[in-house]
Amino acid sequence: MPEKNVRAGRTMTLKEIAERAGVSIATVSYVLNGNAQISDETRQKVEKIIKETGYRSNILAKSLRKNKTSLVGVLVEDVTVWHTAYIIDGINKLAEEKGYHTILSNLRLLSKIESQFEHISIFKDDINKALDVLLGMQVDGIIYVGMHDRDLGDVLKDISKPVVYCYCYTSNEGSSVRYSNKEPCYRMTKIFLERGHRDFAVLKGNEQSEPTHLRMQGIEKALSEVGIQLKKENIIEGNWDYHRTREAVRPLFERPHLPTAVMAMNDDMAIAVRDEVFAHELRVPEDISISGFDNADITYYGSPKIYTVDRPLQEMGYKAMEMLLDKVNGSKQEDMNIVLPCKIIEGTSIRRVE
Amino acid sequence: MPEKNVRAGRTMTLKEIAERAGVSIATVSYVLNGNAQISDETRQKVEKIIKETGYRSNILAKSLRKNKTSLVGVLVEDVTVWHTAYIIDGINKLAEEKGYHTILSNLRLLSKIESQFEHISIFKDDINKALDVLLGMQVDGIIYVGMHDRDLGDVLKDISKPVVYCYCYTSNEGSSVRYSNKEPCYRMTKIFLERGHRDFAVLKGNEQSEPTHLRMQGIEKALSEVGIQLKKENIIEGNWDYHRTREAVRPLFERPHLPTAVMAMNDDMAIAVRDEVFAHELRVPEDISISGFDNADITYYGSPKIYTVDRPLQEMGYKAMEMLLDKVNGSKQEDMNIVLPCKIIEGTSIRRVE
DNA sequence: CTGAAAGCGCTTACAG
DNA sequence: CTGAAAGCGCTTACAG
Repeated sequence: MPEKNVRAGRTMTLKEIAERAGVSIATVSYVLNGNAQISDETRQKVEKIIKETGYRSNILAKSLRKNKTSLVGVLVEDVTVWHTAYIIDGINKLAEEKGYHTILSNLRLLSKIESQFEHISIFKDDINKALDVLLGMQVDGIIYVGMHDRDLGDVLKDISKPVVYCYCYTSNEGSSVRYSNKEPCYRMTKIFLERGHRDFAVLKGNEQSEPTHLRMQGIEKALSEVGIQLKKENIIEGNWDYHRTREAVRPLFERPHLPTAVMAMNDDMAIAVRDEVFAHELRVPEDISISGFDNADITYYGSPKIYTVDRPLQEMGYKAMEMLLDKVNGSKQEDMNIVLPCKIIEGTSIRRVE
Repeated sequence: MPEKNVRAGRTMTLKEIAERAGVSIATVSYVLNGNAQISDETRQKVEKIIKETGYRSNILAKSLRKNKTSLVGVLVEDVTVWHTAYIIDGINKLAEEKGYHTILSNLRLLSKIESQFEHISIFKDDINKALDVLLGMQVDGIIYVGMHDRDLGDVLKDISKPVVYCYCYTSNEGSSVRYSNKEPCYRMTKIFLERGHRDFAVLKGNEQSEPTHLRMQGIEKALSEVGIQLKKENIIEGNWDYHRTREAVRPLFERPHLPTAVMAMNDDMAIAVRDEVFAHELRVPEDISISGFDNADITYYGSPKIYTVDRPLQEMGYKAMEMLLDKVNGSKQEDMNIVLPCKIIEGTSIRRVE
């Protein structure tokens, strides 16, 4: 049982253990770390005291002395953005395997942008404050987790520790881990093509988003291979949003000819199309076939199950941590920009066309 | 511009700043902390060097010396469980206001339980490892974030630092912050009653879950006030799950009489009921009125919009941090068990019955 | 096998 | 106004 003074909030030190055991602090340290020959008798005496007192060594002091913290800074733009938690989980997974720990710095960008601040300057200030803490805590390296996949430029420049960007990247120096946008869209389009679809509409994310363009490239590549060119009026801006998309696709149903295939660049928009099809008393996939992107929970509800794309979020965090530790431990110093593949999740929302 | 040696990975120390400025390290420390009278000339000389070198003070050394870290340990059972990120965000919000920082320890319980380990022992081991790190890092206190709302017993006993439980609690010593289950269900039931509903069915979560029982109490309280008793066959186990619920409610539609009100204890089950109603070519709310719980994203899609209950997740984190800091700073030492109120989110899924 | 001592990078009385 | 020195809790050559 831990003793009274421990429970009361006092913290044991090596010195006190040494006194109680009647040995030097060096000896206690050796017992604790097992890096010296210690007689069984002494060891047991010390171990007994350690157990009795519930002693835990002061990592601050240890790290200061050893000049090594086994601490990684995780700087996230917003922890509430859904993918962030999974990336953190991947980071933690490898951290646990390797005996590292994470200090989390949450920029809380989402709510700050909403609060109408001039977010550019706030952003830089916040990042610098976060870096002061992370680097001041002597982290061995930093993983930066973006809320959108985009080029961050030089926000983290002049840092003397290794940095890996995750769910974003930089055109300056720094490694990154992202997922593939173009390739799964190419494959998804091929699925439609193989099932005989020739008349496509696409629901785009917003214009400034890089994934919007990458996903479009994948779709267009597959289509151009069979000589199809998307019609202008079949490229519809849905802004990633359910309600916006329902309105945006409504005019489709006034047309004499409906496209047979609607590819939405995320699941919210895919579900919106499905609901709008239902609202017009048509069926999915019989009248219109649909695909999404993100493998969001909503695709598991309702019917038909929407074809979608699963992003390797946890793996991205794991890989980012792996790359960071490679840099920390000096084995690989060059920057790498990794793009992990996505997985197509099958559904029942794409029919075969005669 | 930071100099070459800084960018190369070397870390500046007070001593080096002092040498470059031709003053003592004490003086540099005073300039940095602004806690002594320093001549303008000296101050400017030192500040110039600090800026030039991009010096950041070593928080490890500082904390060790001052015996104060301004660091809070956040021990979460699983960061990927949806509410966790919002609670962390609330913690970070107050941390930012008060100049505290968080070290995140993620037990990753979800995936470990799935891997079929004997999770009781693993769990205790993992918690102890996490505590070694958190307490070893000399955190000022710990916030424990549960993945389910339940009694944790003595998992964190014999800790010499303040602890606040969030989204869970303990029957032993320790403060907690939770949300109200019973009260919003009571109010939701009243909404049905005020609109003339008298024939209720309830979709329950699983039997071992405390919120299941608390939510049921709220419903039954409101019903009993008007002399209604739920029929056994109208209490349906949906296990919190969409697909399970669709199957579980199917027999309802064979009955001569459908209940007019179906209260689901979460949104997944509410949506499942809605979809099953549609599958039977009936309408919501005309044929059946529905309510959910959780204010999940899915309730914003499709139609009608489901009445639901919003839990104060971010506020819970904020409040937990507030209570922890009160303990840390010695103002309030007694344990408190706080239950924050929920908000009813109106929808269009409850009709008025004649 | 064990201990005295230096030192990690800071802060803070204290002296001048 | 400024500096020399002690000390926070550890680790690690080094000596014996």
